[in-house]
Parts: sequence; structure tokens; C-alpha cells
Amino acid sequence: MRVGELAGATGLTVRTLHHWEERGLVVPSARTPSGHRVYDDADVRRVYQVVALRELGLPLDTIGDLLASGAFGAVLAAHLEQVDARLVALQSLRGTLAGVVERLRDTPDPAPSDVLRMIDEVSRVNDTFAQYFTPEQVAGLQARRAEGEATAAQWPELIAAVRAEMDAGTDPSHPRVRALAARWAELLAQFHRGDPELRARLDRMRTENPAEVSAAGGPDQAMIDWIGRVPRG
Amino acid sequence: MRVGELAGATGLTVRTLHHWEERGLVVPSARTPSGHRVYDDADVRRVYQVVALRELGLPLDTIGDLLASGAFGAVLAAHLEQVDARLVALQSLRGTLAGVVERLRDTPDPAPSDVLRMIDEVSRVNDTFAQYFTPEQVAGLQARRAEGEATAAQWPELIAAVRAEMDAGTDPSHPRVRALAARWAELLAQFHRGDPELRARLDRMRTENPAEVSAAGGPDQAMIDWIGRVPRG
DNA sequence: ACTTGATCCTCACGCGACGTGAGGCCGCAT
DNA sequence: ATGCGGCCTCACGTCGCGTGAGGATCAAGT
Repeated sequence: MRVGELAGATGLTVRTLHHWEERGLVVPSARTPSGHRVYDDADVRRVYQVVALRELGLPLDTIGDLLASGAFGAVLAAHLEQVDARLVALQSLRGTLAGVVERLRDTPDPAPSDVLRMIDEVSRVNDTFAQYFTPEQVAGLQARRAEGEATAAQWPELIAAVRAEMDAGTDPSHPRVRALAARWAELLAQFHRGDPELRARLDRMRTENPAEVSAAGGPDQAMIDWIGRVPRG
Repeated sequence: MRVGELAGATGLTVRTLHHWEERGLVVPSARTPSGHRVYDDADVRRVYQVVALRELGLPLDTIGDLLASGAFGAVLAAHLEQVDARLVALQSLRGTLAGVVERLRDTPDPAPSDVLRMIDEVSRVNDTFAQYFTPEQVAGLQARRAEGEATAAQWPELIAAVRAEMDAGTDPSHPRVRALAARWAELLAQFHRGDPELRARLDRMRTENPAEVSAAGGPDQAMIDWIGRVPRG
């Protein structure tokens, strides 16, 4: 098989096969008298092995070592850990970025200093969040938010409504307030899904970081207390 | 401010500040007669802006354009989309890698060709999965699996137990079979959490791709039918 | 004034996995 | 003999710096 043929069959480019040869990954076992590369069956199989391992995101050097040593289990497990780390970092970045983009939607024509402040705030909030919840929990919360579409987005409206009632001095047993409290409990349940640990962590985070919570548009302690005084049922 | 000072204050390296100047991102507005860089307040602010935007994962060129144009909303939204795409790709990779690592644990001293086959199988299974569930759903399932720890891992054991009863010809109304069916329903509920759409998609995937499902250790149609004949209650 | 240690300057190569030419040889068909 | 397509070997560019190399400058101590 010549290189162009092999490239066409594998979907690689000729340059890639040249590169793999330079790196010592796949060296064709023969050349024509004029110097053209000739790949035999074993070479072709080797190419497919490299393709498969490269699709797992392994660096070429590692692929070479791996095909020489055969220690697949250890190397792939280590690589999985590294991928997990990248995944956690990328999820955190996505959270920050999404927060900034969301805030920017409400801020027409922002100055660079405004954007700076937003980035700092949002990333501080997210860092705080990451201190109280494991990456798995954060991923789960994000996924539920992405699946459920519109549950988390209702908090600001609800908080604004509650604040209005507080400021107006409405009695906590008033039906309007009771309805708000029910809605509150419902949204809260969407968050913790009956898991007391999640709920406890949320409470701890809120009480220990009032500044970040309020920066994220969350409720302050006074509002929590007020809602807690609404009679149930 | 001199470069070393600024580098120390920002946590950057001197080389980084040099590099940013080469790229035209932050050019100190003055030099001493001997050529040393002097950063004034505006330069320092500019550096902090670049730092913040770089932490969002933007390429330096884009940061330059952004600080010149001020079109934060559009650029950051586009970047968010790109980050989402990378996230989806990385999650898919993680799924494949985890599947391969898991299988490798049961295969001591595998040959390269075995590993190749595993990679192909697992990635085909995951691709099939991705055809029936949105990236958000896949992320949610993965996150729940990571949070819940040990629910999905119980399927192989359960399937083996059911197959044993099928082969032994046990009557479907036998208490032992009823217990297995109850366990089956429980694990299934862990998957779809009462969402009929998730369950329907799972069913469609299973019936339309028997080869991939069996390669992933899933149940075949005969087992599904058999379990369905177990009386409830 | 002289030395010393810290800081500063400007090149310039290296990384990872190739893309993209540049300039020229090989092989087959007309 | 004359194409034309495929092949060959350099060799530079990508992205965001790290890491020296070799030399000038600065502030402080002697």
C-alpha cells in the first residue's frame, strides 16, 4: 500500500502519516527503490491502532509507549483521571461564562470595567459554590438545570415578589404570602430533591457567605427568616 | 511601575507581559531612557482586563479585538457556545474512556487487538446512546451515576441472575423471580426517574440497536419479554 | 569609585500535532 | 516527449508562553 492509498482508506492525511513516521509511531517496513513508502498489512494494522488510541485523546508519545509496553489498563486509567480533571475545569469555566453572559444580557453597552466586575463576581460566586458541593454535585445541578429548562430562572422573580411583600409589611399568614412560601418550597425542592445533605450544604453556604449569595441575586438572612415564619398548610 | 513589580502584583511572569506586548495586547505607555518598561495606571488596568478575559479561556487575539470593539455580549456568547461544544465532546470522550477502562479491569494482559475491539465497541455504544439522548440528558445521567455511586453497576449482576432463572425455567410467578422483577423496576426507575420520555427513548434505543445493547451487557428482547410476564404486586 | 546582586533588555529555540506550501523526482498514459 | 498526478524532503507557522543566553542597568553597600 502506498501512503496516499492508506491515507484515503483511513481518513488521515499524507502529512499525518509522515508525521507519525517522524515520531517513530508507524514506520513503513519497506520503500520502493525510488524511495516511495510501502505499508504492509502489519503497518496498516498499526496505523489503525494509533488511530483508535488517538481518538481517546492520548498524546502521540504516550501511544508509542503504550503500544510498546502493552500496559493499557494503567495508562488509560491515568488518562481518564486527567480527562476528568479537564472536565471539572471546563464545567467550572462554563458556569462562570454562562453567568457572565446572562448578566450581560441585562446590561446594554457595558464598559470594560463593568465586565471586569461581573467576571470577578460571578467567578467568586462559583468558586464559593465549588467549596460547598463536589464537582459531581455541581455537574448534576447544572445538568438538571439544562434539562429542566426554566426552574432556576424563576428564583429572581420569586425573590423580588417576596421582598415586595416584606417591604409592604404584609402579614405572613396572608394567602398571597402563603402562596409565595409554597412556591419557595417547591423551587427549593427542585434544587435538593429531598436530599437533606444538599439542603444542609446550601444552608451552610448561604449563612457563611452572605456577600456572594447576595451578589448572585440570592436571598439574605432576613428574607429566609421571614419566609420561615409563614405558617404552613 | 516596572515589569517585575507588575508581574509580582498580578501573579503573571515577566515573560508573559513581554509576550502580551509582542502581541500588541498591553503596550506600556512609556520606557525609561535605558529602555526599561514603565506601566502607568491605565496600563495596569489594561493588564487586569486581559487577565480576567484570559481566565474565561479567550484566545489573546480575541481579547485584543474585544477590548478594541467592546462587543462583549456577542463575543462571550459565541465563546460560550464553543465551550459547550468542547464540553460535549469531552463528556463523550470521558464516557468512552470510562467504558474501556472498566472493561479492561476484567481483562488481564489484553492484546492490542483486544483493546482496539473494546474501543470500537464502547464508542459505537456511546455514539448510539448519543443518538437517542440529548447531550444534556447524557450529562444528567452521567452526573446521577457519579453522585449515586453504585446504581448502574448493579445491572450486570441483576441481568445475570435473571438469565439464570430463565435458563432454569423458573416459573415467572415464583417469589424469587418476583423479587428480581421488583429490583429490575427499581433500577429502571433510577434511570428514568418517572420521566416517560426518557423511558420511551431507552426502549426505542434497545429495540432498534440490539447489537450495541448486548455489546454493552444489556438485556435482549427475550429477557425484556420474560420480565414483562412476571405478575406484579 | 567600585563591586555586587537583582532586575532589566533583546533574541531565539522548544512544545504538540500536524497544515501548508516550495521545489523537485517518479510513474503511467497519451 | 509531454503531461499530470502522486510522491519525496525540507522548513516555516500555529498558540501562549517557558527557558535559557548573553549582555546592560539599577540600587545599595563598601
